[in-house]
Amino acid sequence: MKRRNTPSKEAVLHLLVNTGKAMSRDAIEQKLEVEIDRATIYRVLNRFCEDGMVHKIVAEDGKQYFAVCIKCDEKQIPDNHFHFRCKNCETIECLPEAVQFSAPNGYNVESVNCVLTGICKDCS
Amino acid sequence: MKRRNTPSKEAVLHLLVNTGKAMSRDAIEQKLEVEIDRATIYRVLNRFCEDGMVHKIVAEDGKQYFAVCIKCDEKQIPDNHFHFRCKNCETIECLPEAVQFSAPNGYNVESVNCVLTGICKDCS
DNA sequence: TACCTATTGCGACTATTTCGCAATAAGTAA
DNA sequence: TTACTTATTGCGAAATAGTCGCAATAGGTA
Ligand SMILES: [Mn+2]
Ligand SMILES: [Mn+2]
Ligand SMILES: [Zn+2]
Ligand SMILES: [Zn+2]
Repeated sequence: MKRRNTPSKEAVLHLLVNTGKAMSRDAIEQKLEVEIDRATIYRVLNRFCEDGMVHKIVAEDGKQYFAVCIKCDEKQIPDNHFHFRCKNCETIECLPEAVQFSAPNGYNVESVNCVLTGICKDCS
Repeated sequence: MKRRNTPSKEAVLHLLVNTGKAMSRDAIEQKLEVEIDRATIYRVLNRFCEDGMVHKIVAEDGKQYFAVCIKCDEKQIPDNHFHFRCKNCETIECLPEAVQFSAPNGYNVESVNCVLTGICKDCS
């Protein structure tokens, strides 16, 4: 399955990069200037996740949020990092803090989903 | 709002205590011997949460799971603990490990939702 | 330019959770 | 026991999120 470049992909990726936060499909659809179908947005996002460009977080509201993976120099966000969800401004951001844990013997951890909820810096 | 004792409450609570794991509404409904309406189960569970007897976890599958709060002697489970979700047996259990984090300045954390996903001891 | 197939839009569909409302029943006091 | 208040329940509808099948479209390549 070779990936193709499409306006939809570009628009969604640019939006995620510009915003810098984790966004839900709903928020993405609202912020997009072009109109893209709901199912297409999900497919684009899931393909980004498969390709390792984006990661998915499930918050306490049960919704999926998507954020670009930043492994670059400036903001060094570790692989398994905490996320913060502000109840006021409804945004989710990646925190530059790694999740520390040691699963009990025999438990094989494949993925981590950690979300802290509260009021963010801007809203307090 | 004074709480009343009902067979539904008792059945759900006993099931959660006996199982010892975090259960979804679906799993609860299946394991229950008596038949209780879907909406009622949710209402019972949410009331338990309000009263601090049960805590709610949202897993990567976007579903809500409920587990009794064990602050007792034998298994000392800390307040903000990790949870482990087994992809194989579809169960979620509370891990006896506290979530360690330090939110950035200005961020006020009100609740924590941390789930590790993988294969549990019994399934590996 | 022609072809292959990845991608899209649309509608239908599933799943989870909540809500309104009337009926029921737990607790309390007479 | 009986009467009364209202917390709780069952039922159906509704809201929300995400997925899927299918035909149409369009990106990449030769
Ligand atoms: Mn992140
Ligand atoms: Mn727990
Ligand atoms: Zn905020
Ligand atoms: Zn297991």
